[in-house]
Amino acid sequence: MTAPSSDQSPILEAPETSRGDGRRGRYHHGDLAGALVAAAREIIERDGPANLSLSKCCRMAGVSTAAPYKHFAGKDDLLRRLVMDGFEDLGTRMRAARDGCPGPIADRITAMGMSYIEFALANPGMFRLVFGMTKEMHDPEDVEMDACGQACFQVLIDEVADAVPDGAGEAAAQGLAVMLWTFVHGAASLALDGNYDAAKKDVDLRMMVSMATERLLPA
Amino acid sequence: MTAPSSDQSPILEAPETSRGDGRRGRYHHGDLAGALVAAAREIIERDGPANLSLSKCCRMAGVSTAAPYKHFAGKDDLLRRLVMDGFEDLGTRMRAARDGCPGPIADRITAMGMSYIEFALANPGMFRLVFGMTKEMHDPEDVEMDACGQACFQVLIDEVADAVPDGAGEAAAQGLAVMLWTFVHGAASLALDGNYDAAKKDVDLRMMVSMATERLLPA
DNA sequence: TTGCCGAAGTTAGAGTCGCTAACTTAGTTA
DNA sequence: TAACTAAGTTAGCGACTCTAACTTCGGCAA
Repeated sequence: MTAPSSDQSPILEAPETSRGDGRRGRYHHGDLAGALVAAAREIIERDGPANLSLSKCCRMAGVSTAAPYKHFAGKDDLLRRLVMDGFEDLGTRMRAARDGCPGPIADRITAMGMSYIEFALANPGMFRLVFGMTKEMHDPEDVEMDACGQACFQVLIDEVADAVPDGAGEAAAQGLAVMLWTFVHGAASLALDGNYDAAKKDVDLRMMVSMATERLLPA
Repeated sequence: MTAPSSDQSPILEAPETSRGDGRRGRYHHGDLAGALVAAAREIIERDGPANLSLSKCCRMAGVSTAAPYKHFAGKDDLLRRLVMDGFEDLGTRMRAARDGCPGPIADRITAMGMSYIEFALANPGMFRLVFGMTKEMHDPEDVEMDACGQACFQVLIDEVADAVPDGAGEAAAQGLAVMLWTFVHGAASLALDGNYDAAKKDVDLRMMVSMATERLLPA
């Protein structure tokens, strides 16, 4: 019920013209598609995905409400772009966590899990958009989007596969990876939606994730 | 991008009058609040929470778009009612699973976890509404709603507490319960949003939940 | 240099939505 | 039976998505 903040001020207006004459408010924007995506991300984080409107993005970019249709098929198409960006950001974050943790593999998996949760807490709007609206609004035949998600999760899957004894087989490694992913995703969702708080549970996320990794990984 | 189905036909019209004269389309509905909630649940499951509109509910109930405001403060207030109903349904389902499973405690916890997941899969719109829009749209000071959620989760927490050795202390039991809840919630979310499929992972939910219960519970 | 073409903007407007104000209906109660 | 009031109504505002038709302007060929 928190009222979305006003966004009348066009803070993402057209950049300087390439001609360098410094004229603002000119007819052609230059990078409207990028400006709309940036505006949408800002609104999503500030007001939540449900309060995103194309009109707000237009106001922020300083263009008319018909302009986006030269770059996107519609609102859902812009959202789709955001979801794919979100998957990519999450994947990047997990790879960085993996590469930044040279220790034992269990620690590395914990670090990756924490980076997943930290992404959710740092970009709540984006996380909710990516995981809440994916199936609801997007075409189930959208293979490009599916590939985006798969590429993201594969980072975790691959790492866990390395932690499983060779003898256990690929299926076991995959099963384990899915379990760890499941746990981490649950933690991110519940923390984000405030359900731990609502249930009056004081949760130390890092400790919980490392415990889960430890117990779920084969000894 | 799946177009919401049309809902012009008022299938939830006013019931027969108490006077028994069988007159339809009469001025007073009888149970408009109930009819609106029922219509909203139907739309949420059919078109998803994002495509719910008060207008659609009104058309289904056969009343004008101004009528709901005699019963609800607004759309968010109706949504709030739905969220609380959802928590209650989920709690009921978990209690039923618990009571219907007289076996060892690990089996009982698995059964409760599965009932959580089954609720999500059977009522995807409701699950997404309850867990996706809770914090985003509802007043953080809404203690009544928080109590609703807590009452729901407490069913699982209590059961897990019984599974923990007495010596371990309450904190350990709570921590364990939260971990199981986290896992089950993650499984429900990922299964619901189709992310297991998108990641090309063939997941046997029941087996995964029982494995997680087994490994997370102290031996 | 000029003139044309097409990409990227514009305005105008239809249809939906949430919500409010003012009015009407009809059930209950004095 | 008359009056009160809860529960409906119509009318209309402002925001929203999206389309149609028009305008602007950058780049390319003659």
